[in-house]
Amino acid sequence: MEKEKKLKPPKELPSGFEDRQENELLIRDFVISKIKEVMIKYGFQYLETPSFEYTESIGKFLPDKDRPGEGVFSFKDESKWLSLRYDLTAPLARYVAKNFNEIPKPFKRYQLGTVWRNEKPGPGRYREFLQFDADYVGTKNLQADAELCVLISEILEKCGLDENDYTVKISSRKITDKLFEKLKIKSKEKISTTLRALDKIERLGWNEIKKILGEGRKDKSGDYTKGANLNGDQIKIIENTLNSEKSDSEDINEIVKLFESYKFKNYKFDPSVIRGLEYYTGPVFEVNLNFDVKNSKGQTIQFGSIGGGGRYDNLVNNFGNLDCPATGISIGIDRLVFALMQKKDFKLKTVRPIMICVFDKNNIKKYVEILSKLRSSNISSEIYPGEGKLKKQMEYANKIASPCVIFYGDDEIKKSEVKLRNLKTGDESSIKIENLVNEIKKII
RNA sequence: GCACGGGUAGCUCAGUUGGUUAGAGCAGCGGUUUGUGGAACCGAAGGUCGACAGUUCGAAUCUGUCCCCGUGUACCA
Repeated sequence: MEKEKKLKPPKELPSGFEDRQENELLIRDFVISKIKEVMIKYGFQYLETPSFEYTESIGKFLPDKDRPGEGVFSFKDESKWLSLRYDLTAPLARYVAKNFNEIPKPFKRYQLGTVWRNEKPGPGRYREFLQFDADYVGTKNLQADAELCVLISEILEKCGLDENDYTVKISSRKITDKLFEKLKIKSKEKISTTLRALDKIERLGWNEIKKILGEGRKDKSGDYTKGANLNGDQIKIIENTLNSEKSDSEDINEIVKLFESYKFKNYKFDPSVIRGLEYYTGPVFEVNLNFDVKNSKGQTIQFGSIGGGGRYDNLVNNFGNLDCPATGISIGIDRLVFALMQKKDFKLKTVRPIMICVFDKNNIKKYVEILSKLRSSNISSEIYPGEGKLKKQMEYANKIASPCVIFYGDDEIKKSEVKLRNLKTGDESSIKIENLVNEIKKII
């Protein structure tokens, strides 16, 4: 007996993977429907690419080239390595390269798809999650970049966020490029460490960042981060750059002008926005929420951004000699849903079935008559699907949050009426069968 | 990866300086005379106390190793 128990498969899930229940899925569906609405309005094409790609097709262009392949779920098929995609941008670049002659240029596409990352999960971070991507491929026009920010903002507001709930932050890789020129820093290592430090400024504050730019920093959990070893003058220059309210970068200035044309205001220039290290070539964007997000224990957690993107003019070129500038933005749908669930005023109406009680199995024919009436009026309904006494049936109805139950026993059948019990109020009334649909519509 | 905190019933947790048969609440199941849920009462059931090894007459409790979860940190396409 005990040995048998050990043989049972685990009911736990692999780390970083989650079951998702109706409540969350309905909000997700809602979000997706809003995304599609907006994307159609902005004239984007819908695309789907497979979950798996050849590892080289994504791995070769991993931004962190020190650790190729790490962070990706892979397996060997025959002689080739396959990997689950870790984002939707690399597959897009591959798609564009593959279909370069057929697709219009510029090419505007959006995609919704699950992506997988083989890394340590954290609060609001899973190893499998749904991502939304919108990209402009084949244009250097910064109107594309501007429109991406406008569009993401429209999506968020359609999903129920207001302008105080989020901010679109923009910067440009050109700003940091110029900064390193000024600082006379050429070492790749120093550049990465510095960029990573800047990326953390909002979370840790300038005082902590200074330590990382210098020798290093020990955080409160006792972990030590090695610093970039910059000198005081260099740090001072960085501080000045970060404190500049206005950008001296042409691309940002142009985007800001475009924002004015679009009457888009909910953005902020923030030179500490970094995003990926080796991937972006121009403007970068990041969308942050301005309200606290809590975990299941009620603790406020470091939630991070719910979306971001930027210009990546060299990515498609990696697949061949294709001069193909591009820019894109993405939203982590599940994180957005997670955040929406915590907004008090956010409620989605859910539909639960009306239940017809079973008094006598021999009367099923009668029950189905009622059921068909309801279903043909598009009313969610069911005959009690289990077995057992009325009490048990009522408990079930209560548990599934059925709005009301129908009693159609011998007494009612004789009088050709039904008894309707409203489960929220407990009210009970007898009504003629021909009035049933109308009465029910009043309740639901 | 690193640091800290945790792993006891399906869930949330209690378990005193090591001591006999490991507890509670909630959920689940059965019942309170069978055509009425969300309230109440009664009853039974449910655990290799994360795993392995060690110390001990005796370990949920102490020690070591490992696994898993949480939070922070690092990395983040």
